[in-house]
Amino acid sequence: MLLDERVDTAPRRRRARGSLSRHEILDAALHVVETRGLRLLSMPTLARQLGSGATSIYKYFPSKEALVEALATQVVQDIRQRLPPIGVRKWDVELFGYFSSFRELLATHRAYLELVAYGPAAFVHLALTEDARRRLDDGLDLLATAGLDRRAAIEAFTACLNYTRGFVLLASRATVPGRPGSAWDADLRIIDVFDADQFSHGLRLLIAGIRAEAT
Amino acid sequence: MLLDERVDTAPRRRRARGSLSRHEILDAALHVVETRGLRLLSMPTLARQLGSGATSIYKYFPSKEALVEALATQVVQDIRQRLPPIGVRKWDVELFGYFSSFRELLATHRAYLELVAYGPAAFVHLALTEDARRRLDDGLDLLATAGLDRRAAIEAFTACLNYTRGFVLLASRATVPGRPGSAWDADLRIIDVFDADQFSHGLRLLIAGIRAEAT
DNA sequence: ACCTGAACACCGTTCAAGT
DNA sequence: ACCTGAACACCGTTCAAGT
Repeated sequence: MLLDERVDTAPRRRRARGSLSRHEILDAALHVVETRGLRLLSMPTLARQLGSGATSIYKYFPSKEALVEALATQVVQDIRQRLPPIGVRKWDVELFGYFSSFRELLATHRAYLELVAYGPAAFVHLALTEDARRRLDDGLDLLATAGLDRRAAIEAFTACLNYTRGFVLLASRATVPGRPGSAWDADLRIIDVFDADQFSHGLRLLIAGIRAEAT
Repeated sequence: MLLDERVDTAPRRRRARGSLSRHEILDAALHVVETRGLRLLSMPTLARQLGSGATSIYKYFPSKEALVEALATQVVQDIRQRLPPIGVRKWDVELFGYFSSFRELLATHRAYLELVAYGPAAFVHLALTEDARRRLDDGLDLLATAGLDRRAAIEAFTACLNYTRGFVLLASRATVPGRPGSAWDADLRIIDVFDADQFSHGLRLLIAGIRAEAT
């Protein structure tokens, strides 16, 4: 569906009248974000990808900001569909597995990282769909089996969610490959590492805290 | 020290030869970021603030990116100096107070929020100074009084730090005033609110988890 | 109706020229 | 030595003109 960017000097052909669409534009934008990053997504870049004029995009999106927000919404929905459902094991095992999967999914999805780190301010709120609501209800049911009342369950689930999303966001802002390491001792440098182990330690503490609160 | 932005149409006077400095440029940049936001900080804007030509800034900073990174470093150091030291109360009380103060300091410091949300990728790593190291040592000593060994203390302190910085970062990306509220029930909407209470719940769970691990 | 290039007001940055 | 405007290659967006 995606056209390669044109490198030849011949003038491109005019696109047929009904050939452009919101879907194709979002597809091309996603491709640019995944391969080059959000900061290299410009209307001219995107137009070259589409083989169209940059101004044609404005028939489908009122502004670049609106386009990026539509893209972000799509990416968030796509990620939620890939998230495995909560299973039937003991609540603490399921909770740990659920948020570990969530973190890994986010951390390996370049478009998500680009959009959450540099994208629209509203990004954090995009999750508020009915599908997200269903996932939340599943999480609350799970925490009910741990003995938490509704209010405590909401607070606990929110804490895990905030920890996970915040961790991924921090990590995405911390990935600077060419950076010299700090001068700290080897065992202290861990404080600035954002790998899966580091994430797991914190998540385990949260779950231990929930367990303590439940009993 | 800061000049008001000029609004008159008369051509501004040429600045005297030694009158510009890194310090004055950073001061003016901080003022723009605090009052207008990082995205409205441009070289022309900054130059108007300084009453200089935009190109003069390049004698002191090789690029806008370098300027913003220098500003970010300064802001992080300033925040750390305002952070109250860890006291002598019981470890869980001190830990809660320390990270609550930290969160509030970050959340009320507009320049920090702008820079962490939209600033240089390296921002998260800027904290790695000797002063930060001293604060970390204090935290590890505190957790030692809870009965944690060195490794567990590092993991626990890191978890609290990541939770706090991640929460503030998420919150700063979620502040969209003109946004219509979600259609969810009122008691579920809490999951998308990033206030001090929400933060405290998670921090309390983390600390309860540390307590459970220590015994 | 949809697609288009020219044009506008910006931006970061370079550079030769002022003082 | 330091400060400067002109100039360059970009960007988002508007709009009148093509097809």
